[in-house]
Amino acid sequence: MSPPETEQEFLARYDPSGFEHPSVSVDVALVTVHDGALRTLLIRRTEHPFRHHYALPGGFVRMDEGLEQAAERLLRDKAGLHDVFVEQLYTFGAPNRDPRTRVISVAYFALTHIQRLRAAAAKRPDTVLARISVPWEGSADDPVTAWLEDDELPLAFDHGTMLGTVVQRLRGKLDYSAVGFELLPERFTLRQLQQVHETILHKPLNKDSFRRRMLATGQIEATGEREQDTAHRPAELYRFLT
Amino acid sequence: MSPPETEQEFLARYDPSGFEHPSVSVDVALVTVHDGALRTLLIRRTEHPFRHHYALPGGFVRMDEGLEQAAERLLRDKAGLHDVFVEQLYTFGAPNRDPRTRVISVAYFALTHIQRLRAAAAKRPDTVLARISVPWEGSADDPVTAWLEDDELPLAFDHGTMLGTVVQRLRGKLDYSAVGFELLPERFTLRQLQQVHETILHKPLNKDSFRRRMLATGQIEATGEREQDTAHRPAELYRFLT
DNA sequence: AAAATAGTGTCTATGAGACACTATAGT
DNA sequence: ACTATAGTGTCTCATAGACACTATTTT
Repeated sequence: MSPPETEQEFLARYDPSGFEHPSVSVDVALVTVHDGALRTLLIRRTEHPFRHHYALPGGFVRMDEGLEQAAERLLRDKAGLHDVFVEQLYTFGAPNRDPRTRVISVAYFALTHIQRLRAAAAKRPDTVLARISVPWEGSADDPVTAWLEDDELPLAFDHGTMLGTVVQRLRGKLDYSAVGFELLPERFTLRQLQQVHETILHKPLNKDSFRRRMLATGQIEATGEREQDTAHRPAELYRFLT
Repeated sequence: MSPPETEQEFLARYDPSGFEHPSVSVDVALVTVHDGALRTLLIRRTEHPFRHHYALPGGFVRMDEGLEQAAERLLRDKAGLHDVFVEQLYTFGAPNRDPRTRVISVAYFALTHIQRLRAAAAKRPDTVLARISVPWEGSADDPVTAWLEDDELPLAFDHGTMLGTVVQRLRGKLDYSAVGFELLPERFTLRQLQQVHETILHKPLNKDSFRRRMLATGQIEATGEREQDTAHRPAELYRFLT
């Protein structure tokens, strides 16, 4: 009987091509809140499949990069953005979700404020900043729809479902995490923060207790500065800590 | 200039082997709570890599099955269990997490009660039912350790991190979801349910308000039956609704 | 002055924790 | 009778909502 194989010997002998592999992609839902609606950056596809449909920025994972790293690369290459909040969302792997071949997609979501997202979308002619419409109440797992003014944009692949999952995740994390602050510029008023929360949760919130709750978290700090050019009393600007 | 290609023509021409693909596996953390500790089913590896280490039940995703479907197949084949609660956990894709080749693992977690898990482990000589020890407080993203009596079991790959992520997920979902009930048999006492919660959260809970809170959810129903063979007043047995 | 929103103080309703008490099984 | 845990009633405290009121800006 031959001596037992060492791990080095085993690895040298290992051949990963023995069976068929799926493709793995990363798609990034780049989302913000503005003017009472969730908005996301979509790319108009010029190639099959789903030609002339709209897709999240995405691409295949390279063999030598991590998943979050791939998400950040795609944000840079396809949306021209860096240093934004990124978090893994869910992995979508239905066998027929891509008509080309088996593609498993690890979806991420990224958050910024409207100014950065608008600037990013304006630089690329093939991108649009679409409004997300949420056609369900509660916590269904159904897809959302994307709109540009009054036109519905057809979404490629299962990207409507991915965006629906983002909405659910944002609603779930709003209370106990800092996602609300990621959707606003560095300095913001409490009213702006409340509008972000109200838009995500899709319900009005009590002004007084919202204010109390936010200040009680210790996560924000008054800057002493005030809003400019308001048609009424200017609110104090706050800053998110850490 | 040639006429534009149709989607059918494009798909017929599409060749997925144009670039290197990673492998995709599914690993399932099969977890229960018993006797004041989280427990999980681990498989002792007899092959490289990580020979003689302990691993979650796992395997490669087949080209024609969905991800959750793969998780259920692995639970059946490697643990002999079917019809258990299964939910996607997180996707782990560090380029070097598997020494053989690039393997992206979609991790799931599954929940049952101790009796089913003990029976499943007893049937397979290569499995153990390990106790999980959580060496951090709060919500760190660090790995946990696995123990059999007083012996620490070395964990394969990043499976200690996966189990740590399960602990965090359970802690997060306990309050607003039904995961607590999935860890108990069909009929259970409120004391048992409280012990499950206390074990997951790793802190004592107030008996009175726990009882009130659970009954107020409307998710459980008194059966009229009572515990048997107790050395004290027997508690009423409750049942989880839907 | 009028309009509009910012920001504060106080009352009330609700839910959790604390605690005392009663109930019911085995030994 | 004793012990141990089940289960109930009540008080208190913390927090959210409701509401009234004052403050500060532009027009």
